[in-house]
Amino acid sequence: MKSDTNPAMNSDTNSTISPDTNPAMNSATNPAAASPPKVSIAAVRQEFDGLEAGTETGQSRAVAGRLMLRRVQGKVAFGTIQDSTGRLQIFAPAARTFEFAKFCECSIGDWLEVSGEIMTTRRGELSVRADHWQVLARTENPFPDKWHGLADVDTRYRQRYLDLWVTEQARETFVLRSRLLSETRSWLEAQGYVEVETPILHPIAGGALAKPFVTHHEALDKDLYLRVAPELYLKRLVIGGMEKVYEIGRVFRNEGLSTRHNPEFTLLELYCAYGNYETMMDLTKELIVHLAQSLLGTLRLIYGDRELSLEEPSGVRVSGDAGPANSSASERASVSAPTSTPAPALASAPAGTPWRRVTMTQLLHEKLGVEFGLDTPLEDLRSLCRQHEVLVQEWWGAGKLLCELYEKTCEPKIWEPTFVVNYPLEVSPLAMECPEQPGWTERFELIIAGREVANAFSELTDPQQQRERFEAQASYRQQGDLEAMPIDEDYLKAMSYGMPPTGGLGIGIDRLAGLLANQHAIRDVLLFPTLR
RNA sequence: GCCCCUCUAGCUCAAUUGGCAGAGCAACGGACUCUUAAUCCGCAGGUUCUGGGUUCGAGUCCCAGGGGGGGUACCA
Repeated sequence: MKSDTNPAMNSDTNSTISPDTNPAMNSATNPAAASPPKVSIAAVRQEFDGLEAGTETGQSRAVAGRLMLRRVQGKVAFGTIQDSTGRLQIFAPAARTFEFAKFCECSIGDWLEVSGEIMTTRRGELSVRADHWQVLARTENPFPDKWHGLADVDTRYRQRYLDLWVTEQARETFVLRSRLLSETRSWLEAQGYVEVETPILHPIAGGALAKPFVTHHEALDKDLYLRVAPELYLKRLVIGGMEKVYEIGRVFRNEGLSTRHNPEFTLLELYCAYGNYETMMDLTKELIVHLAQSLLGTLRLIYGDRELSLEEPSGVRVSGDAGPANSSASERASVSAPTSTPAPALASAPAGTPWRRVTMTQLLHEKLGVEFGLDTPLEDLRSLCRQHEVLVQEWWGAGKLLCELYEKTCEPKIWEPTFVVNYPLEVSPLAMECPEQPGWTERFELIIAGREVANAFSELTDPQQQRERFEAQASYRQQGDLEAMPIDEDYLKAMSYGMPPTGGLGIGIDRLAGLLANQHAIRDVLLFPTLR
């Protein structure tokens, strides 16, 4: 299904192969070459679409790519040449083909340039007649089995350059990923967001609860950490007056590998001054809807063997065309006044944000049938955690226990897009506390198909409160929590110059790409995943 | 980290209860002027992941190690 909706393989109809960049093509091995136009295979298919069997067009073209199949049959040979835009048959009759015997000796996997008349065979297959041809590069190793392809998944990842030729799904996925990044950037920039690059080497690994990689700078004789999140630098930029700022970049977390985790992965983080977690919910939904529409042309996805609708459950239609879907979002995102009266979290969703919103405690109540709060006795929470196979640490408070319980029992069961709102302050050291609910924060995670796709909050802007949060983290750290955040004095100093109300958002690009490309394993959306 | 599965020709896979190591594709030689994974004939291809053990005899059973996969824990 995805191959029908993914235009990636047909999009490059105009590209040409520049003779200037391929001097080998003009070598003396092909003296009679009349230099027909060099075009992509998709361009040939488009220009000569619908010819009847046995047609000779009188038009010559040159194509280049790898030889993927070969059928030699006495005085005539057939081949299949593939470039990044598709496949085309090569028709090579001995009487017309330059050095016919040598052509027949080409190996599957050799890079060829073939030029000649575009025609159809008696069976009607569109072909380029190999009047002239030359080898651009030979393969010394046999190419993967033409029928089975690469069955060994390890080889697919270790030799991705083969996988890309042989596994069509892989090519489509990575083109989709590229377009996802490009669409995300243009959509954000249309709304006034500025892309920046912040340091990857951090003196302090902050901005997320995660174990960092450590490295060492020789000249400074100082340990540095690969960033676990760009958050604290981006917020420094908000303090610096970059009101709408974002970064798409690699972050690094020194944790286990799994189908959902790679030690390095791509995170989109954005910050919007004068915004809050409500505006981030709107923006998140608008962005994801726009990406699905523009990349797939639909909001009804297939994920695994299940349907996954990004449409609002009430049946209210979102504009079905793939045109700019950002007009309402840009209005909302350009809030110019501080949001003095944020709506209560569970008020009926404003128009345009129909995805379900539900608090973490409400989900826990639905799932376990018990009312929970931060005043629930710790022993009760601990025993519930143990019942659900959560490994409890002694320093965990009620907030952490509730969050763990939610992640274990509720999160994997959520299928339709759902904003889970109001996270415990204990696990949200950078988020603003709910004004009327002490111990809870204005934070949400967007869950789709049981996976966390986005995480966002109204940023904590008060430097004194931030210091207290850091100190609490430091105490967890002393008790053995390696993921707790260290105190970042430099960030506190920046905050002390005044930080405006700010909404912040993080989106896991790999997971989003997997969602749209119907790929469950993170290594299938990473060109070169970390392997053992 | 823990649990389970897997490893045989370049590739994809067979091999009955422990009894001569096999096929297709690729390669190589040959036939063939319209094929679509072309077809046909021929030829060649092996430290059965490694090291021990049981046995008259081990690809097969046992032990240890290694590569890979899946699940699980931390985590996004």
